[in-house]
Amino acid sequence: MNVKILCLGILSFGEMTGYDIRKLASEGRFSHFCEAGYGSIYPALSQLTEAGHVTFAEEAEAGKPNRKIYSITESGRQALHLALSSAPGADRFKSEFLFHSLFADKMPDDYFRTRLAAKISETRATVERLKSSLEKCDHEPSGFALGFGVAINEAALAYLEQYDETVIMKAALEDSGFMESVDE
Amino acid sequence: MNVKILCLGILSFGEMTGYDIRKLASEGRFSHFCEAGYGSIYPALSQLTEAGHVTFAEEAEAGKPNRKIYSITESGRQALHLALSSAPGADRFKSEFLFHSLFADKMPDDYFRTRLAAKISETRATVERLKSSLEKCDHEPSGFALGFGVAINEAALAYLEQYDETVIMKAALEDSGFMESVDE
DNA sequence: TACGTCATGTAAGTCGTTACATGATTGG
DNA sequence: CCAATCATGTAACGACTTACATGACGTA
Repeated sequence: MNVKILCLGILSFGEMTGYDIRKLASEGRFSHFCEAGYGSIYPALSQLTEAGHVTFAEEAEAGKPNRKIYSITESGRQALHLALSSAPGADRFKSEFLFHSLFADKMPDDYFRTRLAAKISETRATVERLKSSLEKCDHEPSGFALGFGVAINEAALAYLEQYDETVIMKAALEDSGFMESVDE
Repeated sequence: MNVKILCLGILSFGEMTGYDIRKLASEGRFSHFCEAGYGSIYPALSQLTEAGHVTFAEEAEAGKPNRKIYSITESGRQALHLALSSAPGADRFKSEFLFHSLFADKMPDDYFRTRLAAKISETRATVERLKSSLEKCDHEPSGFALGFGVAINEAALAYLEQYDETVIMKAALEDSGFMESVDE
């Protein structure tokens, strides 16, 4: 799933600008399973235009760069279809957080607790975002994808929260141990 | 988390060959949150050697390429520590499957059902693999990371299976509708 | 005999990220 | 007035993938 196919896929839902595509892909309702920045979207759009898979209508506005509203062409739809007809590659999850967590025992005490707290609030925010997208969504397949995101992020959140409690308990036990010996 | 830091991290658990690192990173107990192939590991190891972050002991064996057993140096540990001391970047999930699922309604009927079935058995296998790794694991932080993997993959599996049932029901209803009109 | 595992590496190419460049408008 | 949003794009760089090259040993 390279950026070109991603653009084609997004444009198959309606015409829009490169700016809009990036928004959908990295903040919007597709952002939980893909990622693309300006630096890859704009060149992709140029190439797709050259190949005849998309066209654009230019809207000139004073002072601003010309707004280009892209739409997918028939040949673009065919290219998308072709890409969709071969089996999807494997899902990939990359987590620096989990990598860092591997060394929790070699880092200062509060290190992991801080990271964990951050990850929990981050995940909570993601769940909220996905749920509200899901509520607004009336397109069934998008709903399926959003539901998937909600399911795994809720599971992640539950796991992290449960772990957090055990960490807090351990810390409390240690603290009370210290208290007894340090308390004057 | 580039490949160099990944290598450093893995080597901090014990000395091993580039071949072993790749196994851990793309099939073993780290593979659910990172990924690295030979083509990135071997060059990374050379660079780390140049930088003095790792050393290797060479074992010559007739006919085979020399086996190089890498170990992390003190400077390597420092580099790892440094990398770990800044906040981890955001987790990233990339799913071609979810992207494809977006167009389920525009593809042939059995298309999505086939993909879904494949994804279910794939996820089931992942859950099994992670669980068995978890059982064998006696290193707490690794256990935490594995547990995370189990949690999200189990959630994904449950979601997919539940969805699968509704799809099957729909198909059955449609089939029986067809049956009545087609049955001679 | 053919495949899988062990084992290392390179070279070319693709792909994407980051930083830069520009600039108006709107809301706090 | 400052930050964010809208809006487009390029250039350099870095990172990773894919394919290639080599070869022994064990096992089905």
